[in-house]
Amino acid sequence: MSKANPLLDPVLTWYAANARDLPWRAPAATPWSILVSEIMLQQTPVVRVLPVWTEWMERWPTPAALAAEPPGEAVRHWGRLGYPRRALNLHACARAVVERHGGEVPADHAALLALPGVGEYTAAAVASFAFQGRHAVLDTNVRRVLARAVSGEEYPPKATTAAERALAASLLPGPEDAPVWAVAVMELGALVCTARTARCAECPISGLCAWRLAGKPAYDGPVRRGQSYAGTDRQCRGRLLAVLRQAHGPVPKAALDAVWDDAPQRERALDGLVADGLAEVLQDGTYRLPA
DNA sequence: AAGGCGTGGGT
DNA sequence: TACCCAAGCCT
Repeated sequence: MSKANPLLDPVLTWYAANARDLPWRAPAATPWSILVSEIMLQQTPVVRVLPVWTEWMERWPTPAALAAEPPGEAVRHWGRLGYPRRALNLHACARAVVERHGGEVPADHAALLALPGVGEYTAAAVASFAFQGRHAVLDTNVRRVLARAVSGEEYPPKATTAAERALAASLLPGPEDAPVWAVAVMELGALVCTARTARCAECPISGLCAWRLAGKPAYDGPVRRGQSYAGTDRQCRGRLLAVLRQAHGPVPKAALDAVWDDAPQRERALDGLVADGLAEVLQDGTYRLPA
């Protein structure tokens, strides 16, 4: 039997007083609305997700509603959230939920994991937040909080390790508290124990934090690679897809040529979009979002 | 298993 | 100003 988690009470108390009032945490939130929020939030800040999520929930309140649309509509209403394959994943999720689960988002972790674009984190998050399941929810916030508070390191490793999973599992409270513990640690990481400058003065567990007690030693691992963006295929893909999103109908290739000068790179990026199912070429050589 | 995949606000 | 990085996933 493992020891009780000393972080549990202070973190839950802090959360009760400081949690943000986010719509996907409201009592009216459905498993579908929570799944949509989780996919939108992958690598994307809350403030940017909020308006898009609201529009999606009005337009597609159920998986069946989205499943009835062509995938291109999901991509169009994705707007500028970034990583638009997530829109395709959500559309495929909707169709899979209709076909395999009678239109209801499954509660089972393994069934969630089998959905497109749903990985270890998202499956645990949906099982926990939508169905009150007991799962270790290891996102970037939780990993950073545990790295600091327990391991005494400023940052967690680049990729999630078995040791991190074991640590998170060992801290998991009983079924009654597991879901609120998960969301509360995440919130602490998002609002207080932030990546750049931790707000230790506001932290409910600063007195227990191994990193702070060690004098907050600077990160001493391998240099984290800054992802360059200007001039990359990613930027080019973004430009091309923006043209397709804004047009309501097929676009002549000249309109795509106009937004990126480097022709070989442009062709490569366009082929990539088509290969990924984010764009379609018609017989007359025009392009559009997938029907 | 390292790298590709968008975007924009904060510092 | 240039980074940094934000509720990851997939190959």
